[in-house]
Amino acid sequence: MQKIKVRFAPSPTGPLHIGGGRSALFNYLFARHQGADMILRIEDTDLERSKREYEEEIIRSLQWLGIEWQEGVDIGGEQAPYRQTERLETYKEYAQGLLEAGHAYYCFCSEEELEAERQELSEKGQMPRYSGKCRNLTREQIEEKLAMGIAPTLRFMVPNNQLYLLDDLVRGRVSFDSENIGDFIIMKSDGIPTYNYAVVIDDALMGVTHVIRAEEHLPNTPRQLMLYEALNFKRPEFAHISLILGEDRQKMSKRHGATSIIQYREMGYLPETMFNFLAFMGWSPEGEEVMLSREEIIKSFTLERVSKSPAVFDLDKLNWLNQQYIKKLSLAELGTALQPFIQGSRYAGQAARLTPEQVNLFLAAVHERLVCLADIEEYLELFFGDPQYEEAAWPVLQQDHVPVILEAFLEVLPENPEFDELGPTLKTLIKQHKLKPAQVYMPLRCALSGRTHGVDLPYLIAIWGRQECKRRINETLEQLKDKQG
RNA sequence: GGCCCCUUGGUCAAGCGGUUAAGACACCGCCCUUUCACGGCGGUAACAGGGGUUCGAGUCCCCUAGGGGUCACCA
Repeated sequence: MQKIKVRFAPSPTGPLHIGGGRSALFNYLFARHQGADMILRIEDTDLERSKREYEEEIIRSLQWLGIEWQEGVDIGGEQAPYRQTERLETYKEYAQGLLEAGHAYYCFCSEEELEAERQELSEKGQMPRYSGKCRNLTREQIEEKLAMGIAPTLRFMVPNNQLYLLDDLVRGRVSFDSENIGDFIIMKSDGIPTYNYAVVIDDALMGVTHVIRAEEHLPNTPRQLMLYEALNFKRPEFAHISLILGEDRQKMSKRHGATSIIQYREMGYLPETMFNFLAFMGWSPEGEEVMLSREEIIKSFTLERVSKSPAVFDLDKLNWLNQQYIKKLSLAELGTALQPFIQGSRYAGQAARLTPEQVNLFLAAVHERLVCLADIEEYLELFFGDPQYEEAAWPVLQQDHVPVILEAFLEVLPENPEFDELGPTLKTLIKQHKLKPAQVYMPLRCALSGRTHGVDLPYLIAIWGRQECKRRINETLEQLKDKQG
């Protein structure tokens, strides 16, 4: 029995997208569940668009998600190299074999010719499909064109009238008729292999047993099946997972806003959140749990439970999940996770001056309120920025009892108030003045922060201390005077 | 347009011939409460349509409709 092996093979033409991340994740989950290996291969045969920096960014994204592999570009392995542009000799070799065996032929058609041909066909309402014009060139004709310096492409000779059956692990039986497929290029005129050809060579040589990839590749599969057959390679199992759609039910793309894994990292979604969220797009475990740890997901992941229908990316749900994961963090962990966000803030300096106790108060104040880590900015502003007065704050402040209560508050407030004592202090104040809680808390909140909502008051007061509270109240009083005068 | 795939609430989804058709997000209401958030309780809401097969169909088959993917010297 051959050892099970999967791979994730991105093209470094951009950052890792949500969809790519999910494909990588499913491969990883499948492999880990089976105790199998995974390969990370880079398909950089699009010389124009491929960039090394994207490759690096993709790797960082995968690592951030917590996906690991046993062979790949960055770590090598038995079948190295794992970057397709470094495997050109191999593709050439097998292409030569295909040529000699009569499975492939030289094509000298120019791009312009092909374009015109496609144009013509589509105008006639037919589907664009290569005519096979160069199929039967004689040896002399070929020699002649070659001598003229025309760089040929190599086309695969698609068998006539063949039915290709695929027993897809998630879709079930799918069939394709070769009549609908034109001879396709396997080697471009610059000697670079095309995707359909290179994947087959690599997957076969690298011992990939299960190809788990997005459904958009399904129409490519018959071509690859033909190649496996012609090359005499054992074909792997295929599992085509459904697409992730934007809210408009179209394939996710840039215009759907944040679509790369990196962007979600930058917005402050936790890797655990993304791992959990992505795993649950198109897959579900047997129980009713919606929050599972990495290990739990690995343990229950099977292709049988992968859904056939596409899933719409639901930001609300992602947000909810992230908030849940943030709540599960300890204060110390939250502090660590928040570090880069705080450091990048304009209030970084002020945050750095907090005592350890104040830091803990700050973290406790925001812990259950953060949806993503980047939200910390608004709380930094609340604590360290100048008061931002909301319109709704004025009616609250203009109540008759407000000046009295503000003064009374400052009177009972010690120089360095203890967080634990602030609750009782405020309660006493309420009692002494025979007011309702809201009659004290709200004006206080508005006078101190200018806002009608925010974190619990004791956190603000404890971190600010009496001096700052006094300063803020005075400023508010000032503004109030201006407003009335 | 050809080929291929998909179709349970607004969204993710459980269900694999017999269920009062789960659960989660969102939404609404109530409770907790100094605001907001958190939390608790409850509620609205779905088998695309039509034919079969079957004692019985969300579950199996066919058709229709709708949605999506793909048709490059991109992957």
